[in-house]
Amino acid sequence: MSKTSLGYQALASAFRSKVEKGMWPIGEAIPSEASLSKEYGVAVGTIRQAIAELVEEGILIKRHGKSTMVSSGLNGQSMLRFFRYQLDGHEQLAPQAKVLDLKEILVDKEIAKLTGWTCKSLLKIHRLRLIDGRPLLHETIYLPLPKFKKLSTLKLRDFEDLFYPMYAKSCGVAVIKAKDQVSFELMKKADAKALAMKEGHPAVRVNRIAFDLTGKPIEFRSSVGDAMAFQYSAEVN
Amino acid sequence: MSKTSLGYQALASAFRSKVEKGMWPIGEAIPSEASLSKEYGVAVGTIRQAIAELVEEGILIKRHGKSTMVSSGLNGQSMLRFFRYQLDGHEQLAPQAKVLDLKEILVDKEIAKLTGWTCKSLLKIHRLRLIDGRPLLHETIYLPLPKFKKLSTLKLRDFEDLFYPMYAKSCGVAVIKAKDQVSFELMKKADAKALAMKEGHPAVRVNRIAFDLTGKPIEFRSSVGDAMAFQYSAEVN
DNA sequence: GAGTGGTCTAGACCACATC
DNA sequence: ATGTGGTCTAGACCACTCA
Repeated sequence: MSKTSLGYQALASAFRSKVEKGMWPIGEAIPSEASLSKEYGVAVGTIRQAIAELVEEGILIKRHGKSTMVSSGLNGQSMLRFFRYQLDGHEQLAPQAKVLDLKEILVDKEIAKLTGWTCKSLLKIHRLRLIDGRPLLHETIYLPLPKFKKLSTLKLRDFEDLFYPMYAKSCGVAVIKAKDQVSFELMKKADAKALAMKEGHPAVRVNRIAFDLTGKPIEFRSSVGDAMAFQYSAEVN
Repeated sequence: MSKTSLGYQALASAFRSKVEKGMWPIGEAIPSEASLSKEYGVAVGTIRQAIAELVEEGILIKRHGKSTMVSSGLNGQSMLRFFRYQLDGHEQLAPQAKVLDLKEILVDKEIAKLTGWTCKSLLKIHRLRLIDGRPLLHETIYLPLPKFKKLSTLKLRDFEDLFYPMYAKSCGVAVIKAKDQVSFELMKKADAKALAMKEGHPAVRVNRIAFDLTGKPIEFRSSVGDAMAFQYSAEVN
């Protein structure tokens, strides 16, 4: 192997690379610290330090007593958590989602710029997110092809409520990070129609770029909802 | 001292306590890892692990080659960063702030609930934040008394543009964390007047609770601005 | 009980900041 | 040159999970 004494940062890169190349598959256990220590000819402490870095990045997950595994990503980080809407006194039903439309399009210049995608075509999905059967968010989702080819063959009603776990299962893509950009606007005709609201009503738009384990952008999503029902919380450190 | 072998978590608590009690003052160096190792009768590695925890919490700051020091807090985490306002082609001037009013009030029930404060009176400050001399944000700031007594004696024009460093200097309080809550509303009369806008114009409100080194809330701040110029970015992990 | 990660030790040597 | 934190070692023992 001719490993010539790696530092923990070089080890971390090596491990990152294992994950990117699929040698350590998503959702599965990696070798134990002891065996990695032997394989790379370094002390366990050094292996631990390298692993700690990937844990920090959300790539690996550790659980005491069980082996360390490759993250299968965020799940229900639902954008609905931003909205304070709820019926008076009612128990709140589980959020639902309804795919309205799905088509392949040529790559959009704006989106290519934002995401750095170099593919020729995208999958464009319109959907509605609802609580208690009431539409709250109108979303447009863009996915690069051919990576997400499998989704383009699905029927509208076969899409699951949560997309990220579906990406992992169907396309082997784990979302572990996203960047949100929140802004305010007056509701456009199409959004108003989908949400059964008036055009020009105060609206909030959340543009999100989602990233996979390797830090590559793999989804662009734009969501619109009623600004008056919006509430966002964040920590400043 | 009869220290009976502390784990790193117990050590971390001990160190936190040193900071809270002012035995390790804000902005000053703490003892070296080697000397702490001797003092507590544990290995250096254990000390390092304890310190790492406080660094993670933003209480301590490490810099290679120099000693570890107690954080003196956030500085220009200006709320103005949320606003995309800028003049066409102009260089952007430094943000300014102008204190409009300052008075002592009896504790407000709502605020006491949000912050958990048990004091009798508060310092209430109105101020305006500007860029290029143009008002962008109207802020109302509440501070518990008597902790911030010193500020109540200042003249309006003696307040600095950035409050957090001023809290540290004048009152020995370091802000290291804050929670923001963003929502939209229609602009109220008082806010509209201060910002030279129309009542009922779309507005964004950011409510912030700021915390000191010990995790106690030490400021409540409510800021209002033009929703159309608002843009918020956040990472989801 | 076997295997995993978590804590801790006592030391060596390196890299950075300062005088 | 001195003192600080950063990296690494080789081992011991503890705590958790699961068969």
